[in-house]
Amino acid sequence: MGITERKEREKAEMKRLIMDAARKLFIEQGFEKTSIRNIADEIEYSPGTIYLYYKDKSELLFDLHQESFQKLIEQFQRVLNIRDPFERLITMGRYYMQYGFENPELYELMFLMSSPIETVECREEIWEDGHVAFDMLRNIVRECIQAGYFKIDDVEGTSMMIWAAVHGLVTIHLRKRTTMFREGERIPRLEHAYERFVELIKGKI
Amino acid sequence: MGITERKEREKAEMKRLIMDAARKLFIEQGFEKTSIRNIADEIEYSPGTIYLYYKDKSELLFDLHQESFQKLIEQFQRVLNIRDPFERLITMGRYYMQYGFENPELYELMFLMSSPIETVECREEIWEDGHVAFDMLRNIVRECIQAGYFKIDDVEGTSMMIWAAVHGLVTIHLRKRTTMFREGERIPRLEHAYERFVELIKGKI
DNA sequence: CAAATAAAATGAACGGTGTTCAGTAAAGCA
DNA sequence: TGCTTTACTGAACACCGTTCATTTTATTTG
Repeated sequence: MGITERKEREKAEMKRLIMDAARKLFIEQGFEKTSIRNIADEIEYSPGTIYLYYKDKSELLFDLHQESFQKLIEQFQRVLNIRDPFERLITMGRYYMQYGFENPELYELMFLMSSPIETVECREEIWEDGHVAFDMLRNIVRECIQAGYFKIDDVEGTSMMIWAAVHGLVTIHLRKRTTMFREGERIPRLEHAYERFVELIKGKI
Repeated sequence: MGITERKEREKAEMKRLIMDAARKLFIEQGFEKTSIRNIADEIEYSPGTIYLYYKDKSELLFDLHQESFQKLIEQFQRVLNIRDPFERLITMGRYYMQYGFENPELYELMFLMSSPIETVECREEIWEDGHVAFDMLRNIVRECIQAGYFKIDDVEGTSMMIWAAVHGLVTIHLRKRTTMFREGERIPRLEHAYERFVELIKGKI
């Protein structure tokens, strides 16, 4: 009965075809501005066909959401070979910001979009990879505390605070709230602010 | 010729009537979910009428945007009587977060929404009040440096970094990325993270 | 192989959106 | 009173996400 297997394979291929087109358009012109009809045009199928493979538009987002967190986790793994936990922490922060600046539309739906959660909040799996990523931060902070880099033993609060700082910097850029800086100087300014933050947690400020 | 004056007054009153309805609905159900027809229903006029007073939907946002920054600046002014610049700074941060938590929809359009800027980016006035608010932060940071609270003389970078930290905390909450915490514990956790940040810039971490 | 069945794809239709504009009603003026 | 200006209306346009009766294509059965 190789036929049902082929069917399944074809179904998966079709989903991937749709997903690839959707990702391309979402990244190009954003989620809101991408219509089901656009995606249908891109793959040269009718709009109705997409609904045979994805429940609705938010399920497309859900899948891309998962994929994007996997990609961030991959970035974080590049850091694991760094011995010194503090060095590892600040490099992780740099990679986080880099990810946000280089993949604005993915960052958007991971951390900035309100719709995906509200529409598919019943699906708890949506945050599984998010928790994996945050756990990586927590573990490094814990190591930093154990190694004596932070005097206060508060993994949770410190992790949160560090995340908020880099997330804030990325968000300010992605939402274009940097009108006080000249164009082209904006990302450097934010990276400079991150350096200030690093100095801060080094205790040098 | 009191008649033209009355006309102008009536025009202003009508704009306020529309704005009041729009603000109410935006706060209640968000900008995206509020339609021009909703606003028209609320004030018992036809949809077309609204376009006689506001160019388009984004201009409604523009006006509310201005109003919201005024409100934030008012909050910041409550802080000016605090003598110690460092105490003033951390209280300002607390007021900022409080504003975000208490006025999620206003914060949304001030700092999180991408549409208002893209649609009316030609209007430079849109950030005037934003710059006033940021200048207030800059000035306090400058005072903190002068008073010896910060060793590094970098008003711009330090201000940016501090804004990013509190903005990050507010944004994490508003976009509901706090699934790692139990409901009802979320804001306290973020406030706790802010306290960690305060300890940090006090040099105690 | 042909007919019957099952699966896949279609595209018109529904109710929604922001926005425009010809037409109507009211107000101001001579 | 008649004329002009202003205010307002609501139908119409082009889009949106989504559904579903219908048609096309593929597979199974006789």
